[in-house]
Order: sequence, then C-alpha cells, then structure tokens
Amino acid sequence: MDMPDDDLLALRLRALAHPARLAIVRALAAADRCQCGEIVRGLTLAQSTVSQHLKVLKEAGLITGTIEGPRSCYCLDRESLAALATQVGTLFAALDDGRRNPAPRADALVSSLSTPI
Amino acid sequence: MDMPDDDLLALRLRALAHPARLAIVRALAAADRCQCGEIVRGLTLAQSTVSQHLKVLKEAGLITGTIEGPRSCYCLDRESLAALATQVGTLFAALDDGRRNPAPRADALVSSLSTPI
DNA sequence: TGCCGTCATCGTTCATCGACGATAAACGAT
DNA sequence: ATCGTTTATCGTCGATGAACGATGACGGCA
Repeated sequence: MDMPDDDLLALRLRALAHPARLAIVRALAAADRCQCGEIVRGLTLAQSTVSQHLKVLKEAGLITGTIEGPRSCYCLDRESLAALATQVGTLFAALDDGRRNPAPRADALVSSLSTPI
Repeated sequence: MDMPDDDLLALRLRALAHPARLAIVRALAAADRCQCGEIVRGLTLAQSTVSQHLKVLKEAGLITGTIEGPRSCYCLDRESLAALATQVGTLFAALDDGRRNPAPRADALVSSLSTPI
C-alpha cells in the first residue's frame, strides 16, 4: 500500500503512451526480436525518430537492445513488462475495491493523497 | 486485431502517466466520489494545477465531473477504466503470446506495423 | 584501404506539458 | 445586493516531447 514508485509506474506508462511506441512493442511481441531497420521500414517515420522511440522504451526498461555486428537487435524485456502488468493490475484491482467497499470516505482521501506527488 | 484506437489507448495511458494523476485516481477509487478541494488539500499543488489534472483525466474519459451547487463532484468512470483494463490486458496477453509461439518472424512485423503510426 | 549499410547521436524547430498566479463564473449565505 | 467560497479558465513561463536532417561511429566487404 506504499507507493514511492508511482514515479516508476508513471514513467513506464508514459513510455508506452505513444502510438508509435505501442506499435513497436506489439511488433516486438510478434517477432520476438528484430532490428531497427525493420521497424523503420514498417513505420512511416524517419530512422532517427524510430531510434529515439527505441531509446525511450529502452530507458524505461521495457525493451532491451544489443548491438549485433553492424546492426542492433531489440527484444522485449519480458520481466519488466510483467512487473508493469502487475502494477497496472494492482491499480485496477484497487479501483474495483473501492467499488465494493463504499469506504470510510473522509480519510480514505488523506491516506491516498499523503504521498508528495 | 485492427487498431485505429491505439490512439485512444495511448491517450488514456498518457492521462494516467503522471504521479499526481495516479494519486488522484487512487484517491477517487478509495473515496468513490469527492470534490476538487479535498484533492487540492491532499496534494501539494496549486488549485489550478489540480483542476488541470482533473480536466486531463476527464477528457480522457477516465473520470466524470458533475457540478453540484458551488462545487464539483468527481467520480471514477468505472466503465472506461474497465475498458482500459481490457485493452491493457489484451496488450500484455499479446506479449505473452509471442513468447509461446516463436512466430513467423518476417511478416509478423509487417502485419504489426502496417498501421500509419 | 576505402566504401557502404546500419544505427546512434546532435542540433534544431515546433508543439505540448506542468506548474503557477490572477481572474472570472457560479452559488450559498448574510 | 454583496460577500465569501469553490472551481474553472486564461495567460505565462520553463521544460520536455516529437519529429526531422545531418553527421558520426562501427563493422562487413570489395
């Protein structure tokens, strides 16, 4: 019930919250591994832009990138994605929770909001 | 398996991808309904900023806001949130999918990427 | 050695975000 | 009618994001 890592959750959600990056993640899910050029050819974006998106996903820990000779191979980081799925699942479970227990209202709020943004 | 609404998914993820808005959603989940002022007092943000965040969440369809006399009452939009949970679940399920079926590789990519960003 | 393909990074531009204070709108109470 | 409370909106500012072209680094190949 603590949450110092709302920041981490937000970061990962944010990394995912772009159509191009969603497309990339789906593509990696389907192909399991692939190199930058394939993605560039599949999208209508400049190579540098795709590279940037890959960087964002990598920095969020959602994918891994390893250089293989002259090219780069990207894969999903299944562990991080599983962790993210868990966090998201927990969040949505909490939402359902509130539905069932009408809740003590007044200080349900203060306890939820006591975290400094 | 089509995806014109990757944009919608991205929009909603993006709405959720901010610590303050996560806190707000959690608070609403706990309290079920509450007014802006309560949230403002719970967070360390200016009232106008909180109002902005509420607006973002409302425009993403994640919460509903109705004015009640001089104040506004906000609630979670449970239906939209359930829909979002479904979309996210589908996404993560797809990720696991790729894990099991090694996949035809080559055109798994092109089919995944055929969407115009 | 020198060229080419692949990818990352840099620098730039434009748009959007996050935060704030100030102001306006709506309402209840005096 | 006026005031105080509550909330939304406006305008502004700095920071970040998204996209691009150009350039650079690295490794294979002629």
